[in-house]
Amino acid sequence: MKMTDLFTKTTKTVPADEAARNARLLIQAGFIHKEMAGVYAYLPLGLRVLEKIKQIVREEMDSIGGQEVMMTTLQPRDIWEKTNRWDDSVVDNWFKTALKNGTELGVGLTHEEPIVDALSAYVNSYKDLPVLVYQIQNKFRNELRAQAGLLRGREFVMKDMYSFARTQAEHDALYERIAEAYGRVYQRLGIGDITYRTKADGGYFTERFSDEYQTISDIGEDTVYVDEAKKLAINKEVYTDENLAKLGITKADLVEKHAVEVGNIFPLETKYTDALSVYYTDETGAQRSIIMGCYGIGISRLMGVLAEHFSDDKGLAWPESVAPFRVHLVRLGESPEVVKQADELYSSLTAHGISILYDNRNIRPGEKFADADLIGIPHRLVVSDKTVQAGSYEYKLRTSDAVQQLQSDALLKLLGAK
RNA sequence: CGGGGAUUGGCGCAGUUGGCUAGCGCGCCGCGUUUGGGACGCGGAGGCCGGAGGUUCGAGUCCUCUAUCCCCGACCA
Repeated sequence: MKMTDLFTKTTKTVPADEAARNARLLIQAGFIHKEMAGVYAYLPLGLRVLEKIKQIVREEMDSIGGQEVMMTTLQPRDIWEKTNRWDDSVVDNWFKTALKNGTELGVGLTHEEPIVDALSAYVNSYKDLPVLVYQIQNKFRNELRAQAGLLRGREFVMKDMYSFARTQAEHDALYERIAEAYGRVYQRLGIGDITYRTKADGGYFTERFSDEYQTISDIGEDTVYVDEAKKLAINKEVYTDENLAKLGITKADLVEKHAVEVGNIFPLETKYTDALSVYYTDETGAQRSIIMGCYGIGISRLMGVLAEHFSDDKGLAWPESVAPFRVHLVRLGESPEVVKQADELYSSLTAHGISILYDNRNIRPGEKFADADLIGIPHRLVVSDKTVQAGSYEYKLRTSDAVQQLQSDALLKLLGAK
């Protein structure tokens, strides 16, 4: 992508009404556009990051047998009444709307009810289970207060997965497999070291804990107690002597931290399947309840968390796995030789399957370097009169000050070109 | 929803006790000089001051209502 063609621009000043670091940086660098409080549009650079995150999640969910679907945003009232979640006094952050004829509709905030409702059409026998389905979709929640940029919005992107099992043992095995997949997702996103599986409240209908994935960050709304050696944490909401004993955690090993909930996995037992009368018939012909679990990952929230974490005083600094482009090519000067060499490098790397943001603008070097630092693409290349004379390219990592001169073949090798 | 702060060209801001054609910086357009860490000169374009109503000879400045945004809190199956 040539920067002269890019839809967005960077700005030196950021909107005064954004306080959260993630929103300030992402807006300044042209990744997102604020539509209203808690509602952000994704611009070309931001969308690339969002899609990279989605793809990692997708690959990990697929690897454990998840099947991707896409449920609807518009929701019928009746299935939510069956589980007693339609009433605003029960779930107060619904967005609701209506058909012209007055029929009330909900705007999807989660999808337990519709997925179970759909399941009833396809699952009758023990032979049809277990099932693992997921979707990546916009969710709408009428939060009283949106805050912290992408971390708490009213419209946001979420991956939600649902498991359906025949027995508790089968459910537990699935649950652990999914937990492992979650661990791999955070690892690949580069926040594995600061993201803890955290024991939290399982909800009023179960004695079990749920598991949250909490990324340590000062901006986090949650307070967790971390056992760094065991790589485990416990949410403040269930931080009691009784629970610590149950979990085999010693108070002395725990450190209090602020964290952002970047995922959660929940045992739902048979609450929703029973409420919607979806059962299966076992080998003996008996009707049995289906054990359900749900598993969320906040995709857009993760983008905010990554922006918070992978940034410095100059701007963003994306990890390779989610960077909008791999290489930021900076061309200094307009001389025919420089233009020729930069254009050729752009074509050559593109032909090798390496994604590049090419700064071909006719502006001063300082602005180009500042923009490169702000946008935060991992690898930076410079083509200038100097490099033309030297017959090499200048290479630098966003996260390092070391500058190297590289020949074309060494460069291709470094970038892992085929 | 309670408390606090805010709303003036695309962005960041200033506008004295109400007073003439609403300013500044950045950005934008044109010309020229520049070109390895956000250059400079000259010349331009762009706002009726969130919205509605009111007070007044006169309102960006005062009053009422209202919308929106930010922060703290409450809330967040």
